[in-house]
Amino acid sequence: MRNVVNHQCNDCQLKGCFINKGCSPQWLFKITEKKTCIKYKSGQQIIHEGSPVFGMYFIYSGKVKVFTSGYNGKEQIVRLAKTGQILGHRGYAREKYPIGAVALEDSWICFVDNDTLSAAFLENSMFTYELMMYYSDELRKSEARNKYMAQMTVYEKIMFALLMLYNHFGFKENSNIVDIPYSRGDVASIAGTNPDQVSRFLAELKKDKIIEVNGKVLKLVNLDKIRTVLKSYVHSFTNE
Amino acid sequence: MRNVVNHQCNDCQLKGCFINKGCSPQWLFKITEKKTCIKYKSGQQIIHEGSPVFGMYFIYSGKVKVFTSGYNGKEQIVRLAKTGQILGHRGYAREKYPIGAVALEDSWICFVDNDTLSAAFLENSMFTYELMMYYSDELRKSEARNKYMAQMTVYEKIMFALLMLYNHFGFKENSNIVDIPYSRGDVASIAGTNPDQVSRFLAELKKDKIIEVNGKVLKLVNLDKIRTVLKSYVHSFTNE
DNA sequence: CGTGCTTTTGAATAGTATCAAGGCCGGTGG
DNA sequence: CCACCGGCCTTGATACTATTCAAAAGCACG
Repeated sequence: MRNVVNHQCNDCQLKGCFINKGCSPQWLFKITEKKTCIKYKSGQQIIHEGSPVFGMYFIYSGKVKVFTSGYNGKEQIVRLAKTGQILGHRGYAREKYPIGAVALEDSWICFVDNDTLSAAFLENSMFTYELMMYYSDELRKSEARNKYMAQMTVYEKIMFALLMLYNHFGFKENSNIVDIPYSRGDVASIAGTNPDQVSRFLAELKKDKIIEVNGKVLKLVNLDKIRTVLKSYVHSFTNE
Repeated sequence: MRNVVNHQCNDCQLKGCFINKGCSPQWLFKITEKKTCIKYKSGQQIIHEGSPVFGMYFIYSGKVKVFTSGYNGKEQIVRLAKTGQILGHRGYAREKYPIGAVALEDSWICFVDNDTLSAAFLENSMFTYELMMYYSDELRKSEARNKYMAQMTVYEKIMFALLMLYNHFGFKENSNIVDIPYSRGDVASIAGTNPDQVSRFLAELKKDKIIEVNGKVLKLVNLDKIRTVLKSYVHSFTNE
């Protein structure tokens, strides 16, 4: 079957994967045995918000958006993830997933169940450690974003959303081009506003020579300007 | 010296402390040897934003606010912490602390240095695991708060800030009274607005019979109403 | 009993969301 | 091939919400 193939963790090429980085050879073998790898088509739902937690997902290849729904079901994008990163880690050892996840392009996802995970955690301290450090970093970023949401203007929040798209996906070799099919609505649910406003401020950003928009192609021509604005929100260091 | 006393981790009464929960007896002994416990007076700075990271802090007793400074140094409260919780964990294995921390009342804080910590992580998998789960939970809360910041009105954000004060500190046995010296400015830097607005909306919340304010005493009389509003922002479960 | 701080409140202003109309574009079916 | 449909995008007008500024009142503390 083409859509379900178990990639061997033992000779996995992904350098970023936490399984690979933290587990002993015999555990790589065990996990390979236990896990399932599934191909999701672009637009397909990987995790359903509120569904029971069975385990954790590791992105073997592809791009994914992670979101929660808020007031009146309004979508808020929590995070963008790609090859080598993980999904559903907020749910581990809890009842239900607090987030939903959708593939943004055709993606291969490896799934490992709860029991296998908790056994792996106890016997591979580096695995747990690596994951702990990942959480720590995500927490720092999330809290920084919190501050942005609280203090930035919409114009700035949209700058930030574009940078987030650019950092997580995008950029065809030094071209500053965001290489992902995005919509005004997607940008809006990162920035915490609505598509109308995004459209308005994209026009303004264009006028201010910070971005270029040619049809579907978005190019961040003045990345420095964007980063300078963001820096004015942090004390003495850069993040995100 | 009265302000520096090493509490023995081996017979520590705190049930919430991660050291206690996750470390072996001999490691409890080692950590007791290595750590320093310092008494901070109310208002005293425990961690300076942007200063180099030397280790992690464990709150033996007391209440602490954790914040970052944003645009024009505007303070944003990231988190409130109390007895049994930790500080400076966002900085571990990084260059500089992304946050500052100030004691809100007289507090005893245990400090453990980086080297001791990383050795403890490798040899006490439960310690690492417990801490990982803590990060995971903090991450989930932070991301939920992110959504609140993006979608709530100021009136609602202030409700949320009051609930946060109430949950983390406060409440004299079922009285619904927030038991912490807070200022309009503190509430503002949780909610992401300014003291003026807080004052305005506190008056409104009072008019709407949701809170009572008698001098310095704040009482949340209609806690259900507050929780109902918050619930309309989450999909299928409650958090925070 | 000042002095300096926080709090309250009003008025002006700025910023944002909402609504509605029209344009653009790609896909579908005649 | 062309007409039509439905989606997303753009843009203006309007209403609403939030911030800022300023002035005055309250309060804590020496």
